[in-house]
Amino acid sequence: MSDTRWLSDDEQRAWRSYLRMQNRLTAELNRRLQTASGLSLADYDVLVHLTDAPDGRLRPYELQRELHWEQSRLSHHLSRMHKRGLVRREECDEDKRGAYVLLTEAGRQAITEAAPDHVETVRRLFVDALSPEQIDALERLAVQVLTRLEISDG
Amino acid sequence: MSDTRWLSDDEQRAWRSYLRMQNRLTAELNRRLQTASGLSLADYDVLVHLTDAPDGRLRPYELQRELHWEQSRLSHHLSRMHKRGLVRREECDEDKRGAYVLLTEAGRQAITEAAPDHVETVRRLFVDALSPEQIDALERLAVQVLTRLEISDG
DNA sequence: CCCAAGAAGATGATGCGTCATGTACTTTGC
DNA sequence: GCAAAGTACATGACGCATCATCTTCTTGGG
Repeated sequence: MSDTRWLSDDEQRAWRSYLRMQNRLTAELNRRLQTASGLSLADYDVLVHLTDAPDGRLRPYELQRELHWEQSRLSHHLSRMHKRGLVRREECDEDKRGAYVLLTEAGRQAITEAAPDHVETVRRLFVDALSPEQIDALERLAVQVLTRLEISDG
Repeated sequence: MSDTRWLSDDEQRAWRSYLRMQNRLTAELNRRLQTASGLSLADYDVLVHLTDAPDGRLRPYELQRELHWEQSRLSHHLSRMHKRGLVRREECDEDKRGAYVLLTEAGRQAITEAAPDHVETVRRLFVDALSPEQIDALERLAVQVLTRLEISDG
């Protein structure tokens, strides 16, 4: 297997810069969100999706598909959020195996208070560092890679 | 605080696509590297840096600065890699507090065997999905964001 | 109908990352 | 040359992510 197509210098630099940005940015967003609101990025995502849900409630499997999380990750995470009083569960009459997840008042309040600061941080650290053309380019780039990913594993 | 500068549609789409790409790509790379070689991305990074080191050995604090990891993460990770026989430690005569980390033969073999497949995967899933211009654009974009990050917290 | 296949969700074990803190050694300022 | 401050590294606790597995219920083919 010595016919490996190694990365060129440019490719390697870009790839490493990307990885470094990704790590630093995620860590920083998480850190700030955590200290400002006590929420993790994962909590935030769950709460956003619940807020956006038509009836304010979702089946776990719907949440799972929207978040693209593993089923067991979601299940564990919902348990922890439940313990912290951010979400609650309701029985599902249509399917006795299933359940509904909904926001508690505390959950709604947490996301409402956290959102402005978080968006502001995303803006300051990321969006404002880039030109509109770069934003566009990034969107295209991400979609291209996502397409690759979806082709390569179904 | 109702003067939040929310994200425009374009910005939001780009940001979400980026997040989604980031998550899916990292997960996929990790999964493939893990099943192919038993190494995690973190293991891989440590091994690469040790391989590249002039004397084949590094002080943990050097490794830490190169990887941009938290000190305690590195310490824990090296312990685990030590248990698995991938690295070993040596005393540091110049500074009795410190130590050296070096590759074991198993560690060198692991990275040697894992690298071609991993690079090939990065290429197939990421680099080959993009044009050279996009690679360039990504590099610039990442550096800009990194600059922001470094300004905003030292 | 019934039973086999499959979907919804929970759970326990394990490795990982962070935070707070501890220990040992080195450097610095007087 | 010595005390105080700082540096190198380790450790325990805790929340998070994944894997394998389990239970409960639904569904679809005979």
